[in-house]
Amino acid sequence: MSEPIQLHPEHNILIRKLRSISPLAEDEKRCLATLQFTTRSVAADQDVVREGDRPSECCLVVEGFVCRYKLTDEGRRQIFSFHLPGDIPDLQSLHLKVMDHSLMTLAPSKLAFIPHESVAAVMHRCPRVADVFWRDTLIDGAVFREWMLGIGRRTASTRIAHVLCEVLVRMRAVGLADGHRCELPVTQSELGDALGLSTVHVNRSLQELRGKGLITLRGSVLTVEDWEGLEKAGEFDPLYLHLDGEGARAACP
Amino acid sequence: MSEPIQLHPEHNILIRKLRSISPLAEDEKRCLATLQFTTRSVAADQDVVREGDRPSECCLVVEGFVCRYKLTDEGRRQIFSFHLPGDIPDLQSLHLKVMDHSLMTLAPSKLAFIPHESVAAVMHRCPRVADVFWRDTLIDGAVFREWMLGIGRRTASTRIAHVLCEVLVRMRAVGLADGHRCELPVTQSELGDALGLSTVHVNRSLQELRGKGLITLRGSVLTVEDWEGLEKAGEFDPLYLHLDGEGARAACP
DNA sequence: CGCCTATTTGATCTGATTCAAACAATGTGG
DNA sequence: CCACATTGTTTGAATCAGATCAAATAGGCG
Repeated sequence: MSEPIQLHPEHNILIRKLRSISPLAEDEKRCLATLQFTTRSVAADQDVVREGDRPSECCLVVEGFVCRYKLTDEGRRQIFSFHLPGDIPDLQSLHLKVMDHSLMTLAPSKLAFIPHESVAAVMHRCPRVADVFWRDTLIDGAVFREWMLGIGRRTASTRIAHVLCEVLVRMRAVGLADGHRCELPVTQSELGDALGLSTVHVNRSLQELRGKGLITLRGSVLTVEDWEGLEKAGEFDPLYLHLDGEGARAACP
Repeated sequence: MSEPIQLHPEHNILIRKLRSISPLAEDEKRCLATLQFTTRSVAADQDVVREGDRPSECCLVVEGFVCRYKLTDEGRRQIFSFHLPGDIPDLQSLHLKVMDHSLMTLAPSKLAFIPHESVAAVMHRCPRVADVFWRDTLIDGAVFREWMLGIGRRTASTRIAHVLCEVLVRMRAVGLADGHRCELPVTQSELGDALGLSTVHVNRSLQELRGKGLITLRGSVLTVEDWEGLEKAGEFDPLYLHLDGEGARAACP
């Protein structure tokens, strides 16, 4: 039940994340614990990897909050996903050599950089781990689709409610939520860039959700006051997160 | 240079597609040619796999045109991607057991269904092929991101120009375009569902593109009259398609 | 305290939707 | 081969969700 105590926090959070999407055997965990890395602390609002780069390592979020994004020619930003501790947002760089988007911190973060060779070595020694990594990138795609559905076809406040549900569930899945409360170190303008909305409209829609007593959002702490209500308001169904590991039960509020 | 003549058309189109995103060695092609399948002809507008299903086979598009989509609670549809011959739109079902979205034909199509075990066997015998499959699903994700950027942050006619560029390039990559002309068996209403727009607005934006002399679109045939202009109008940069195989040169008009 | 950044409010504008109806194309059966 | 039905495209007018512009508060923090 309890984690082996000698694990690095870096390995620990990664294992926690992967275990949330798929069961892991003991030897698979041991295998993951052989991943090499160097850790770096990064302030908020810093690019970590940029469109056009050819990274030779993957970035594991250990603490903090990170996002992937891209700019249009006119400089308008679209954020594609939020990444919380345990995530490896650029795992894809293993197979797609040139970055087609950028990665930046939204909050002060601790990031562990794992050389591609080390990831490859682990996957080679332990094919099941390779499968879980692949699975993780596929879930990534599922999240993209869900966001696309929201941006394309849902109203502003539904979109917002949905993304709040998603963040809480994912935070719970890796043990980073306290009941119905978790960190959400994201400004309203960043939320807008994630949901294809203007800052002003995000603000007004948030007020609507607050007005209905669904949430409170003070500073960077999100508290869901009425989970069922928020779920309904956001048309949220966690199926697309494919939490088939141990995180499944932990995640569902 | 020339294809071995004895290949099934199903294996042939798949190899053509994979070769467009990554070089394939001879023995990898031979390995792919051992994939089992059963082929089915399907009329237009038919669901092939549905949200909630647990498929035991993957669907290879051999001829025709297919899309992935999902509906909101109010029944509004968002199309996530178009799939043309050579694509395996539900390759992800190998690792994500429950479908979180649906797959349907947009035109009369010939589909080859490949049992998961057969795919797994091939990937086991030939790890390089597994890598290419993974790569393919990652490119899938890149396309989602690009569409998301469009839906969230680009104007209607830019979005449309972009998707037209994408389809032409991908058609060319598998040898299904004739110069700057290719099939596009998609109604304006379906284009709208793909781009988060209403049919009416798609129609007006298409007229704008036609008015500028960028395209003609008659029946289900798209002709790009001014590639450079369309590329610019759509802010199109093919990097995100990661065509690093032989398709690279073929694809770029 | 004072600075900087984030949130909030108000007023106005607009890209895109919706509703409704005409028109064109395509296909079907008699 | 034509009449009719069906589906897709086009046009017009009214409306709206959300954007933009501008300015006022409110936090956080050195």
